[in-house]
Amino acid sequence: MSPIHWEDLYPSQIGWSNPLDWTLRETCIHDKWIQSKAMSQNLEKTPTWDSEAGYDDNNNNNNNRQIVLLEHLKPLEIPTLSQLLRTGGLGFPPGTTHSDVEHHLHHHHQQLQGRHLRGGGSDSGGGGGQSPHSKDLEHFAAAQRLAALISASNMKVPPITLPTGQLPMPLTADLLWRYPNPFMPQPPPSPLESHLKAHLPAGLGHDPRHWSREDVSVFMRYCEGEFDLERIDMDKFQMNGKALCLLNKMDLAERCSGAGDVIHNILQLLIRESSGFPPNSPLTPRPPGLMTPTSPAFPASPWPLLTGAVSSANESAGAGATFPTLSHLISQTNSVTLSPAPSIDSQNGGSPKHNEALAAAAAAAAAAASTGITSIHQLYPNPKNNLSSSGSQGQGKGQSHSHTNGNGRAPSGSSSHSDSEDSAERSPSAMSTPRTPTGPMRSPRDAAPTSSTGKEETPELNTNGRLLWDFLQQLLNDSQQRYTNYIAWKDKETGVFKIVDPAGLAKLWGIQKNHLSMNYDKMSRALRYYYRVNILRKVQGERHCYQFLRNPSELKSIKNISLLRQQMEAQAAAHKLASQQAAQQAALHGLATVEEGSNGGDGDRPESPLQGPITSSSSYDEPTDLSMDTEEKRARLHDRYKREFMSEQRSSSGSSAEAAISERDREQHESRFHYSHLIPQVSIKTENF
DNA sequence: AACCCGGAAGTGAG
DNA sequence: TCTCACTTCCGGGT
Repeated sequence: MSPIHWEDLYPSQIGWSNPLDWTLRETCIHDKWIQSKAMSQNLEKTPTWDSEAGYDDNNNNNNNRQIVLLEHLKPLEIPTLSQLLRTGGLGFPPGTTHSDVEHHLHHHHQQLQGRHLRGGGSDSGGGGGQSPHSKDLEHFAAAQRLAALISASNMKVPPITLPTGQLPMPLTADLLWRYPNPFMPQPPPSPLESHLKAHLPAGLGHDPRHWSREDVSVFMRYCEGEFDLERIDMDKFQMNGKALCLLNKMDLAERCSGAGDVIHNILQLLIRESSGFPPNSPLTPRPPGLMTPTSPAFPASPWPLLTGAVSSANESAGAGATFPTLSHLISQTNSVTLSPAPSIDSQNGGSPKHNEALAAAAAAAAAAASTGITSIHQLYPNPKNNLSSSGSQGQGKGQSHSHTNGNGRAPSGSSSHSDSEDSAERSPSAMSTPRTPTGPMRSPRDAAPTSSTGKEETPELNTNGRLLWDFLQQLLNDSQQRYTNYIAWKDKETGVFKIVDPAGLAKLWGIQKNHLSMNYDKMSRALRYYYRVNILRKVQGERHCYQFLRNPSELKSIKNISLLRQQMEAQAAAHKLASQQAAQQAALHGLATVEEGSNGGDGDRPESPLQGPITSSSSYDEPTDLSMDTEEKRARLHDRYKREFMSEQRSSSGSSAEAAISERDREQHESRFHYSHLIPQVSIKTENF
């Protein structure tokens, strides 16, 4: 086989870094490259790459395989290896086969095994330093990316799961990962490492991730002197060691331009030394979007709910809580303190330096990945940060905010807030004690710290994007509106949204649920199941338009849809009863020609003249208030339906609906959407009760 | 043909 | 074993 031109594999600017560590610039470059190379949107089965074991033809069960669904890869645009080979998109000569690629990937991987990666294993700098093995490293990185590409392009990726039971992961929304598979081989300790270890200021632990804020200051001062660095502005390093360690090179360079590289490398060494695995190994993964939010160009981030969280959280803590991937981080035990403590102003989103905010958020979120954070406040050091929503609008193709720990429900623990309405309602105090422990949380105990919101009596479901309605909400409420190509509000006030790209959205949903054969037909079936529980209704006459009938926080307070369904059925039954009684009454008041009492007993007559207007406008399709117990609710509903029906009888057909509506309005639960007074045209079953 | 609907059975996680 | 929230398939309607 002809030699493979590895240097052609990838834009050289990207360097050899772990794809998960790409800077935004690198990500953008990658995007462009992918777009230029992608030839088809049709995916086909190709071998999948295991950096340890080589290709694994469509075997989905190899947990050791590295699977990285690169954030920036548009799911439908990932070329298969075959396509790339066929088109020369990878720089392979014609005739290159899968096994050739495998061979070379292996070859380079083997070559790199055991080599000391000088200059910092996670260095994401763009092609700067040329280590002796930089070419190999480039090749290796390219191979890794290719492998990721291959994996991402065709695998039925399992739901996102956490590698450990303890570490909250910041990237759950954005990437599909598998573990373990550190990208880089483990280098032996270098003399520099030993030196560092020996010469750190007294009192500084060897693991920088355990440093306190003061330790960080000490360390920075130490570095200033020891390495003759230019003056470091300590205000920019008001953080603890966890946060510090999770700043990447660019983050550091932004904070202390000249010294960033040095600090970064030192930290990498220290971390590696003390943890036994590279700090940026997938064991402490971070999504690309988070890695270097300081890049000039905000990336087109296709799976950016986490990055969305980062940015939106800057706008408001509530918005931050919008994203489970982030919000679940803030509920963990340990704290990362980035200071000065932010005063996140709600919903305004106005703060000037979004770079820093993002960096801090990234660091904090990443820190949370390894340790956990107690408050979202602590995530954002500087309230003056501004997030203009990046140029990634509409480009974002992605999804997946969450570990889809199966399709099940989290037993407890509140969920993230996927809704901006929710966010808007959220008080600052609520922000500081986010009731959104999610992610790896498994037990009620884990979900505990939600006290001061006063909502603990109705613990919210940890839906976290695993449920379809939540998934849709999260896409819809993405603060940067990166999913508007898929789904968009038509009228947010009324909850009406349009699925812009049914197939694409279905695909996203399929990825989220690990049903890659998902299509709009199937997804819409799932949506239709929401009709009967009044979560959704179809907007009549408009294609792909639906309306949410319940606000997300309400939904999350619902124990399960089944309960909802039961209550809906109770409502329907009550309604039916009311209808029947009203019909009887009408008959009595009327010409009294009807003698068919037998009919009243179980008359289910959809064709009844009374039935039509009622079904379309009466309140039995109103969202159920689940705070009441079923019996009470049934009784109430019964009464109400009677009242409504009577008012209907008294009024003309036009105003009767309004009367019913206003009646209903008065009883609307406060947490509902503003639009809940609208008349949902729910296709709920009224018969056969 | 694409969308929409809802029944029925199946699935996989909890 | 059961429930739940879908997923899958389908026939029928618009």
